[in-house]
Amino acid sequence: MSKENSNAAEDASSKPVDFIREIVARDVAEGTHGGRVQTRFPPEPNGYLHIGHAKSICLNFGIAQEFGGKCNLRFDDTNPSKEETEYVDSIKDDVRWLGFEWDQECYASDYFEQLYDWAEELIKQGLAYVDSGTLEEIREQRGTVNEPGTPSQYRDRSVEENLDLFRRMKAGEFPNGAHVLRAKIDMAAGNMSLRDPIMYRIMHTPHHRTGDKWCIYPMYDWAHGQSDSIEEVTHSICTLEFEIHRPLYDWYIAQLRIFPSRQYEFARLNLTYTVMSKRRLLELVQGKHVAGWDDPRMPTLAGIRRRGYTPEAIRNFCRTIGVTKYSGTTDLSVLENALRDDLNTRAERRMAVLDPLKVVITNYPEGESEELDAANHPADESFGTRKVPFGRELYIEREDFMEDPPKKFFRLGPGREVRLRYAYFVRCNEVIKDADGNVTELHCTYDPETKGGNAPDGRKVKATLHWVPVEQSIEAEVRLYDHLFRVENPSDVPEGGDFKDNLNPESLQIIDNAKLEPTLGNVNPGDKFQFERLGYFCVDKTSTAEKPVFNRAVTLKDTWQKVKSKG
RNA sequence: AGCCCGGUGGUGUAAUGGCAGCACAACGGAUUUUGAUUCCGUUAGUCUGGGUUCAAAUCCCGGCCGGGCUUCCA
Repeated sequence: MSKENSNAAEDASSKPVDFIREIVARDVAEGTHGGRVQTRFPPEPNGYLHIGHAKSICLNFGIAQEFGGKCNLRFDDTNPSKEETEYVDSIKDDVRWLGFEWDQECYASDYFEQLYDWAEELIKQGLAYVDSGTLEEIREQRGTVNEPGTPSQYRDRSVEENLDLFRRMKAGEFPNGAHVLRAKIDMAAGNMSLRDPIMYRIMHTPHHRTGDKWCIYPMYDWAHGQSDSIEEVTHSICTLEFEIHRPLYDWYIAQLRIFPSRQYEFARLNLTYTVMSKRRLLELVQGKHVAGWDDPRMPTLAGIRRRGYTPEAIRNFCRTIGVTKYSGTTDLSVLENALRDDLNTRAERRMAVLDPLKVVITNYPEGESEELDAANHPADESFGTRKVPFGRELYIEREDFMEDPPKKFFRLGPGREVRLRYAYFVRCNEVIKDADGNVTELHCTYDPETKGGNAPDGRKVKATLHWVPVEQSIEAEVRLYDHLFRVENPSDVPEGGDFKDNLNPESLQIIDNAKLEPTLGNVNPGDKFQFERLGYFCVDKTSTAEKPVFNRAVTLKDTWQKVKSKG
């Protein structure tokens, strides 16, 4: 259960500017396109959206919102061999979940007819030709980054022949690979994308939206800019790797004399301990290294959502990282911190014991119990309180007891007194062990005077422990997640290595018998709580009333872990 | 190597010719019925060499380093 409220950090008053927003602001001020702002988010439906896309979504939709413009959702579906409807559905879900609504839902495939007509126009202008060379020939003739390419032998075909061939390509008269349509630009250009780029290839593959109407499909460069232009996109925002394509983007628009969309590029998001490429994410899914696209360890929006991340946290994260042209790598802790920040103010507190150690309160009357008041949020009374049953037998976290505690350990030990959260002070009198010497049970006494957690005589304790009653607690499965990769840069592998070699074998730890306070018995998938002293947890989609399942979204900051590891 | 783009504390960013600021991380302290939160403080930066200027992170030139491009992918 988390409280709905608007996050102050999202107020426009703290609106940061980046170089793209500066450009947009300037264009609006100068009245370019009548001050109209039109952006678009253009995913290819061949995979799930990830946190990197969130950066682009926040930028494109955010700019439209801030400048009174519109943002389209456009599927760049020009390669039917890799694209599926499953992906368009998940993409729409993810964009909406992030909190954005598009103006128009567009598909590059809706423009195939227009694109085809424009291609004929270019042919008629002598600016495009059909190349009948093989894939290998074309590749060889392209040259390298050092050497200019050489013109294809088909480069000077007549307009009539080109038109005839192109029409027959469209009509399905040729097999895959027999011909391509190329723009006639400059085979010696320093910019490789200008060396007579391919506009169409023959692909006898049904398309998820156009069926088998087409057997020629446009390439990215030919489809993308023209789609922008058709939608009268004013600011076409994409990532840095397309920067070198910009001259081609401009060239097509200039030759066609169509709406002059402009392209701007920013650095894509890189996160430590994370891989972001769709190819690699697909590999993780298909290789069953994770349980699917929405595995909570995945950086996909679906995974992150299932993990327990909120749209607000992700939007705040995107605001924090900014937008630049520098390709850096953001610490994963920045993302995690954004979640803590958000959930700290909104998540109700509960108690759960993950690794139970039984405690018997020897001076508490047998067979009795009572209900104690616990605050749902320590800093916000409006969250109210709940009752937590207390009795003679309890569970505490095994980690909260040490038989021979070091000086910096504040928690329970033989002869020590600590507070049980919202309950009483208890003192440990006896440590029960099994034959192997493992601690199986603690015998403690409680001080009835300290009910609620304060001592009338003013004495202090150094620690407050969370706990649950043995009798009334419920059992649950709790999944603890750690980084999917054990190194900051998973792609950094030695010669012959694979990024999967860097997978963290301990990225998922399943606890199937965690003990939860009884109020946690009635929850719904997606509900989020802070388990006090442990972290933020989210009810998984597989959770049932009989067997609740919680995912740990993120731990709390843990100073003790730091102290402990430093020795 | 050729072309394009970048380089500000450990990391991500702000300063757009005029006091180098913010966030995360780290470290120290205060408060605390979560070793959480909150609050205060500390450490730490303009890649490098030259030039222009009263004044350069910012403008110019060279170097160094990093990213991208050499798919009938997007």
